[in-house]
Amino acid sequence: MAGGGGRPLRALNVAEKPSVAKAVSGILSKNPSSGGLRVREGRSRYNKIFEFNYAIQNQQFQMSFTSVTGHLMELEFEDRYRKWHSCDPVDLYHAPVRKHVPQDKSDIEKTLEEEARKCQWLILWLDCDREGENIAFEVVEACLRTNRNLNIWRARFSALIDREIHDAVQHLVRPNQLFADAVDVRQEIDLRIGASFTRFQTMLLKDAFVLDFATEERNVILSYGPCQFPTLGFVVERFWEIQSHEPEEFWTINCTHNSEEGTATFSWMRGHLFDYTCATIIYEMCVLEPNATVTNVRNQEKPRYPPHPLSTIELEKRASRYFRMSSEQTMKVAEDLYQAGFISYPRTETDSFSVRTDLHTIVQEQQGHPTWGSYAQRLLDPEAGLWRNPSSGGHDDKAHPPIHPTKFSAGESGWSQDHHKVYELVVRHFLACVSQPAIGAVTTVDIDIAGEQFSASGTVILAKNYLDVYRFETWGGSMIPTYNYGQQFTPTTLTLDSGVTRPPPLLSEADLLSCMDNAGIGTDATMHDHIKKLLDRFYATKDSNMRFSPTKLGEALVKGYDDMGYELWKPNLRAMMESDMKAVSMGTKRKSEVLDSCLQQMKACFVDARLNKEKLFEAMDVFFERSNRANGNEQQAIGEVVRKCGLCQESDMVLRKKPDGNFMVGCLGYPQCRNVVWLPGSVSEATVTTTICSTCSPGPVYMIQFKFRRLEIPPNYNVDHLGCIGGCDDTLRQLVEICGTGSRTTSSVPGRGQGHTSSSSSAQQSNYRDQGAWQTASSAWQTASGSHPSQSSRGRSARSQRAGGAPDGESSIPCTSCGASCNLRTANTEANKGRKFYSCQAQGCSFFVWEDNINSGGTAARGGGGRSASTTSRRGGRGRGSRGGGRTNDVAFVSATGEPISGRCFVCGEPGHFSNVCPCRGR
DNA sequence: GCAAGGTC
Repeated sequence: MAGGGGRPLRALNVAEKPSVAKAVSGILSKNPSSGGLRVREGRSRYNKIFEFNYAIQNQQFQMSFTSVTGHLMELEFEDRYRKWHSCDPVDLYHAPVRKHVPQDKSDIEKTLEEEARKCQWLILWLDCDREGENIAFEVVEACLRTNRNLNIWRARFSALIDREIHDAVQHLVRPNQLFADAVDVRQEIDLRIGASFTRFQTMLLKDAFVLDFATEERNVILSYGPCQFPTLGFVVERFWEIQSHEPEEFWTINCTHNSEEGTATFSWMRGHLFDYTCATIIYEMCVLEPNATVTNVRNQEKPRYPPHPLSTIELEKRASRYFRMSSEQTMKVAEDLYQAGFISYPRTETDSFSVRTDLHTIVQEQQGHPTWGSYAQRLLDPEAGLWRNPSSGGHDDKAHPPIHPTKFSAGESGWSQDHHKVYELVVRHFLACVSQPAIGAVTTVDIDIAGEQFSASGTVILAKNYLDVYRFETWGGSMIPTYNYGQQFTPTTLTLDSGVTRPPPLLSEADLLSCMDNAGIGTDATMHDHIKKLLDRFYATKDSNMRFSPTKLGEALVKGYDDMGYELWKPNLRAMMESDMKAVSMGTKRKSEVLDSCLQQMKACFVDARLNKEKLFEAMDVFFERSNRANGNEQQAIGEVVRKCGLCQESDMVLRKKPDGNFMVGCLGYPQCRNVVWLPGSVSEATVTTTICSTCSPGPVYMIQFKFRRLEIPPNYNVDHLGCIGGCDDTLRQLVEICGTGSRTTSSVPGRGQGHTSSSSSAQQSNYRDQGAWQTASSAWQTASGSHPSQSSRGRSARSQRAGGAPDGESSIPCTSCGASCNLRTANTEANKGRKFYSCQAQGCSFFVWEDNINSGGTAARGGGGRSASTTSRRGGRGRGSRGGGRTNDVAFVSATGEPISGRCFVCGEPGHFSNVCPCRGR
């Protein structure tokens, strides 16, 4: 490589950051022949220059080792295009761009120019990833300016350990232009898309609406970026999911048994059923034959493994979960600890340790800690048997090891609480990684009551092992009494309990990081920045539980683009760019080819978005008042008061006409209160009258004079109608069922409107409690329009099976819902005594059908097909009392055994002893 | 005044 001995050459070495320059210099200068490590100032106070002698392939070198701080250069538009009003934003798709060194990096650039002039070789020690390769070429450009004859080399290393570093410098390679090209592509696309959309939507919307969050001091920017927008998309999408959730009632049977040893709680193996009739039939059978028989007792040892070594994202997620610390704060603190030498480099994707890492030494350093020192000692004691080589999480960025402690500390005087917490997490996580898994004894007891299976389990920890040091995790601790196979007992309680399906929770910071990680949004070093940007831009807020909700602004922007049919707020665009970048770095696609095609597509998208800017206006109209500064004449009326809001009980509900012509009655307390009643889509005019509804309470509820579009309502309805939104108005309810509402229904992703239509969030549930009629109306409409595919297909399959004629007299038939087997059983209830029915044996399947309905082909077999029966019964008043086949609504049941069994009456829901008829008599 | 990516 070099030309043998002789006069020493001079080599300029450049690392990505000062700490690496120092660390590598330290390693390479350990040999006495280095002449020792000298350090001198460069022009930048942060980037020192280290000097020592070193031999590469037997050629002597005088080494100068300095650093940059990340990218030396930035991409920007040429001056003519820099000012926001200097050009049409669409011009930014082909405006000339240039790379330049920003002011705060010019001293580093000068150092490089000066040092390069004195050297023959340039050795690049940038991080071994695509960004590092790009920075390498930025360094090369600066150095070549003063020395065209430099011999340019790249050192490839993945960890700051002696062997690796010596190996890298002895086997230098050339820098990889393709890797750098991929980053150039990303930079240019990000800049052009980001700048064009940001300028466009900021200038379009900022002054057109009254943005109540805006303050004088702060210039409002409605930014768009290929990472920040998909991040916002995750937040909005979950929010919409919650809004559109339709609570569905389900039923489950629970059994408990008290013995001298304690209480066992058995859960039903079927889980829960949505079919009320089916659940009550089975429940009745259990109550009438309540003897439980133990059918299986299993004792198993189960390990619980410690976590993988710690990557950046895991550190952020766990700090958020354990300490409620934001990812941004976590990274700030971790950076401090890294700078002070207490932990390793905190930006790493790697979650497995190299075999060369000296794990024992790291543990040894922690032996003196007052809290976890004794655990570290046990780990090192071979007789304790606690040590276990860490697992591999399967990720390796080839640049940095997993985050681990690098220096012992029992706490420094300058540390904040957060410093203590993050250091403790890093240390405990590391100690946990090199520990044996916890071992638990899991006991599972299965019982049979009247042919139904129930199961209870308990876990006792046999050996805590890593859990001793990893105080953030807990496990087990539930005991159950001893049971033997074949043992029989009478349950202490046997209850039929109802529940309601819940919407998913808002996204936590850990959830959001996972979404971004899975979709490839951002890098481990930037994810927390994108999250923070959402907060800075007023696109999202974080509540006291560290969960994210979109703001009106965030939701409006996403809704606007969604209404245009663009998925700009979804991660697909970034994923596409990422795969193109990969192709460029592999050499399978040319840089110019990817740039041209991507920018062409994005430009077309931009032009189209601008043509459809009305969609953005409409979306903003839902949430904001128009400003007088622009389009003042389009400002909407506040609306007339219809009634006091029954949900927040503070603000008024007012009638409003949306820009798309549809009507709604919404709470003025929005966004704190999101109560809204959507009116039929066929309304052409609506005016609040002074007439007060005589039936709805709490009043006054002012009636509304409606005019409907003739062609959009059935012939037997009048176009003029004096209606009430309080819940008493059947005509209005029927028209909602028939015509739908003015809320969004076409998109696959439910928007704010649809969420309200389908009565979802907990807030709306309480709303509908005093507007019961609306709940019935909207759920019926949802069902009629087939919003539950599983439901309608189940119904269809059940009917077709019956039409084909099930064989008569057999004791089992195939389940038309899930395909498993349905056994013939006999009802024991007073009302249906002796009547036979088939019920599916599969766990979780609620299919059930009366035998006589199969034989007759009668329509009453709607009880089969699961959910449709429960939907029907709910319409008839919360399902209670309208039982199988519609035959009975007159009596409850009587226990045939005479045993005093506790439970809840399946008709009225009251607890009681069912040796007697329930006092409600089934009504 | 705009992006995302480095890092101080």
